[in-house]
Amino acid sequence: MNSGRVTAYDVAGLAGVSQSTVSRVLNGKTSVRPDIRVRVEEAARKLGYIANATASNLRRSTTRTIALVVLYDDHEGIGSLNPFYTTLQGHISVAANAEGYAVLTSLMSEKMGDVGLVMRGLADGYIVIGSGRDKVCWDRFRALAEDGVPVVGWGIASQRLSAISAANVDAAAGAVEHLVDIGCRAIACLSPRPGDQRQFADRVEGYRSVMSRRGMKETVRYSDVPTDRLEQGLKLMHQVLDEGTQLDGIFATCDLMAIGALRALHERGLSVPGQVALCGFDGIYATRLTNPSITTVEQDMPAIARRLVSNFIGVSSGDAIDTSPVPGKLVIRESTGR
Amino acid sequence: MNSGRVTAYDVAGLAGVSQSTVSRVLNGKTSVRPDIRVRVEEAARKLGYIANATASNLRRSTTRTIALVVLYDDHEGIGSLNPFYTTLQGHISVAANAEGYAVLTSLMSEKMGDVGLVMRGLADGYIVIGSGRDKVCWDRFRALAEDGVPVVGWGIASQRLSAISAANVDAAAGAVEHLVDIGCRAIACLSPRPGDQRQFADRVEGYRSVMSRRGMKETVRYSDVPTDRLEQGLKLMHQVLDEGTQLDGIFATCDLMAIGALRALHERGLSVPGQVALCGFDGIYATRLTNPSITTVEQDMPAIARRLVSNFIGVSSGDAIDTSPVPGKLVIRESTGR
DNA sequence: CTGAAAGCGCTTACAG
DNA sequence: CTGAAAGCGCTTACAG
Repeated sequence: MNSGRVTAYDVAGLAGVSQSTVSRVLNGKTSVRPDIRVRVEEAARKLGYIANATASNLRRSTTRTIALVVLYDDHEGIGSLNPFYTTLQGHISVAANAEGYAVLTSLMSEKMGDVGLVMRGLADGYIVIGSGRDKVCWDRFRALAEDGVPVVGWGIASQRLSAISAANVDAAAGAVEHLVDIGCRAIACLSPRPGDQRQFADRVEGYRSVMSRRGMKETVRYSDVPTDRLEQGLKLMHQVLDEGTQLDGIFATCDLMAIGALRALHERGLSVPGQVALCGFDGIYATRLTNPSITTVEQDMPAIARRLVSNFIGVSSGDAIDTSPVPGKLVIRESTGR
Repeated sequence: MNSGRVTAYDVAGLAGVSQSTVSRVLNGKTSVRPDIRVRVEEAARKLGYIANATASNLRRSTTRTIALVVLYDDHEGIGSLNPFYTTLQGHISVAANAEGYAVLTSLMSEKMGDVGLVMRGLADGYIVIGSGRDKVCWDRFRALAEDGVPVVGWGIASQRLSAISAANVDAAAGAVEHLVDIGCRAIACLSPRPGDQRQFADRVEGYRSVMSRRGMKETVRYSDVPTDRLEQGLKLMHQVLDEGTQLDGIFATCDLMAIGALRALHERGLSVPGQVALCGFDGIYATRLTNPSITTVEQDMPAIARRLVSNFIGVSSGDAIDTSPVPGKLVIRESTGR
């Protein structure tokens, strides 16, 4: 493996220059005489030379790699990890590569996963996404951020941990307005208990703002069941129907809950959107697969990923970062098609 | 960043030994006098010393990191990447970490993504999963494997590229037997055109074996539409119904196609499982979310992930590897509940 | 069992 | 503009 490796010295030999010059040419740093530059580049090409990143990382004591941590809840398995995060993970990987960064991925729950990638010198810092229910993990990252480790998160900001989020209040209000527009007059809001997860509180607030502006009655129900979001939606919907509340519209603050609610509505023989219209939040792919397909606020994943990466780079280098909310887009589908 | 770093020299200083000894103790290599071992370990703990992996990687010219490449088809976006792969990716990450390996993840399609992680000295080799439609990418990895780079794949084996797969023929046969058991007498098989994707050919073969053993008529339909699997299933199902073929059971060789088929059946007003029973393959989470939930062959993702990782380690070190098929498990749900 | 030293493959002051 | 040299933080023969 190592025996066959071509190093900068080989290139230097072929080009008849010193190894330092090879390094300078290939990094395009200081000025190099044009003819020498050409000679070195040719030699490098001829030998198929690619600089060893481990060596240059060690020398520069930086890694140009991001440790991407996906938090998942022990209540869910990896299989039921919210697809919002798995998809976002893919986009982050692409966005980071586009900026010349490699991405080390690790899953982490309260019980599993270590946080040592940066301490071991394998990454420059962390991008953290995933379930915000996991207070223990978030606290660990907050502590790291206090210690000066670059940490950028999705969803939850705190003192030193800079995070971005969707324009939750406005987007939720837009979705609820849409329900009103298609004729809903008794709209309930289903949501996980916000707890540390700010986004849910904000989406509920968006719902409330519309209800109050329109003088309509608020019906907000939270789920505390320690299961995955889908089951939370299923159970919560049944509970609301059991209460005997009259309903013609549902706003779920997360798509998985909306999908769970849809199942419950079917189990009760209620037609969607005929008797009850339904709208979710996130824009996960599965909302297109259901029957009927579900209207939702689609988050702009590529934009979120790019922002996380550019903010990561900003935090690492002490530059300014942009923490403004990333706008989502209401996508109207069958579940509100009247 | 670097200024504050504690190195093996600091530990050596505190313990009153040489840096070599620190290295020996912390790697547990050769024998070290017990009292010295203790002194070093204490000093290391006191200073919070963690060895710099970049430096040791450089020295040992190995990285203990795996480049995990997820191939996706340009026809699909990242958002519609088969959840089978995103979930598998998570399990691989966990399995690799458990073996002391870090995982560099990158997405790759025909148009995007580079294959240079190993050449740049950042990883020891590749684990490749994802869409087998992408012949161009697979060929690149085959070429790398020929050159002696460790490459382990899911689904497609070839000369030097060792891959593992599910027990596709048997598992498919089991699923089709189940359809027969619940009373289906006119079962169609829907599948993506196998092409390079051996698994689909094998699953169709499993279907055929049951049909011939039972003396039942084969109805196999392939999709060539250049879209994601869901839409392939939707269109193919409509096409089969347009043909006027009498049906009371569907075996789809992939869950996403099954979900698409389910939509089509609903659009045609056919009840599932009442008039048509439906069974998929893969066991993606979404099969629990549909209405009705879908019977499927659930792949054992944690086992697959562990095998990919242990085979990767085997290939890297020249040890024997286990390429036997990984068994799946038929999970019976509402779509075949009669 | 332990230390001094070489070396992994780079980058980057420092002279010239 | 270019080269010789130091050094990033480790591992591992090599002596002792």
